[in-house]
Amino acid sequence: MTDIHLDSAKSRAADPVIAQLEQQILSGKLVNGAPLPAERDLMEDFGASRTVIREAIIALSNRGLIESKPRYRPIVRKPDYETVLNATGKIVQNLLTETGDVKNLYDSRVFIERGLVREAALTATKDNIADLKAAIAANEAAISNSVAFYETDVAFHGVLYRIPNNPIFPAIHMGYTAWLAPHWDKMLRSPERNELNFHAHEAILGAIMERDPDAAEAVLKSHLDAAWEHVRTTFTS
Amino acid sequence: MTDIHLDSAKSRAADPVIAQLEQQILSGKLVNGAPLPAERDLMEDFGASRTVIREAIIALSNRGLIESKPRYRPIVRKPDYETVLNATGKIVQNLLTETGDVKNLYDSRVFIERGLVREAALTATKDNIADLKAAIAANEAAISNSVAFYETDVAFHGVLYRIPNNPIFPAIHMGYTAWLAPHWDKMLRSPERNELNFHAHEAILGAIMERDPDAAEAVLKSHLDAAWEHVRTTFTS
DNA sequence: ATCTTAGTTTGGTCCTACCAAAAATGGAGA
DNA sequence: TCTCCATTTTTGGTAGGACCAAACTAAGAT
Repeated sequence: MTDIHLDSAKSRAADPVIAQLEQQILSGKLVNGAPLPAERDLMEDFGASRTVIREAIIALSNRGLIESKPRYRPIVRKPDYETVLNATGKIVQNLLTETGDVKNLYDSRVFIERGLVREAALTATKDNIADLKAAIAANEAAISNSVAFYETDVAFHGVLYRIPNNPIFPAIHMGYTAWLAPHWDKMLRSPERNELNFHAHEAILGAIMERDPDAAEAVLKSHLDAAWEHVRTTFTS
Repeated sequence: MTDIHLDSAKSRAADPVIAQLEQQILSGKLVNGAPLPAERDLMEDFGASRTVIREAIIALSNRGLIESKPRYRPIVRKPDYETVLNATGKIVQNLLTETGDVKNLYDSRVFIERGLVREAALTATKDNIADLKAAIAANEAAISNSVAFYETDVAFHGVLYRIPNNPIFPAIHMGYTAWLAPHWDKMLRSPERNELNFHAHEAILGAIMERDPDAAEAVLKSHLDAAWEHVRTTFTS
């Protein structure tokens, strides 16, 4: 539904062009990574003016199907989850104007990760556990360096998103990281806080290893709630 | 990160225009719902050619900040979650070319809803329960009409997404509905299946009312797994 | 084979022009 | 005074041409 209304939408010369290019990209007729044909060639192919071709390229570019750097030949991109996230990013940013919106986004993250740690507690493999341990070790090693710690912190949570073996989740994680980061980096960091988070991660892993989803969820939740509280007080003070 | 590279991206006349219009929309200087100034006025305001103005409008339109129907004046849209979902829709569609992708998306839906029913079992209010009951009643009333039942089915799950009181979730629900629908409507429907689903919904509600998150999750999961299995067999047969 | 350089392609931007549909206008009729 | 219809004006959509500077190519020099 929605958008395939042929009724009200009479014309728009660029639409057929967009559709066909889109199809050619997805079908592989336009090879991924290869440059798009020159605009002047496309206008001959489609029998359209350069204006129209150009409009189509812009649209496809905004959808992530074409990567167009300023003065270079546009490059065909068969989209993956990351591409989509990237293209979606600018759109989502517009939503995060009020702190309420950021809170909603953060809450959804907490919701997701609660599910993730439950899942982890139930199904984590030896490899998953090993990954988590490695990530936590990296946490510990970076406690004294807040910038580095942030990286390892993100990485730890990233491991959680990879456990379900569904590429959508890592993409979501990238989204959260990128979208929340701007509202995050005002947060005060300190070795003390880093150590706190490190221990929280340890506790989460512990619950996962004991195959206790309720405990894992509880620890994760209090961990993330504390983080938010920290940010919130930073905002309002 | 990503995209604010001032390094490689030399110029692009439309970018400042996009940025300023974006800011004016978000700040409310350009009133939500009001028509955008005429292109010829904008080119005077920004001292840019119509080409550039037009490019900016297209870009903003693709981002959902402007709603431009074919021959009408573009309308300013201060984006809400729904707008974002709409704008994201076309992008996401490109990912769902293979059934594996659809499966991934569906799995993520199951993941989310498992969390939702747990949440419901723990925190659902009287009103939530009432909404669920009403939705289920609508299910029952529509059992004989598969088209109508589908609507009420979606509506039932929609109630779950509203329980956390976070506008992001209903938006996600809309996304799932819209994105999965095309791959869904090939599914065979029948009053028998409708009745099955109706009973599953009843069971979910039952578990929620008994405040038993594990049971609620289990019932929900088997409900959705069965639905997928049904679709899958339809595909491969 | 590598570097330099002259020539060609190509995207970015501006401009002019025209059309058809929308919106604004204004007047006729109730 | 209000409604409705016809006319004018505005406005978005598309076409085509022109020019520039940067990117690309190919030929020639080292």
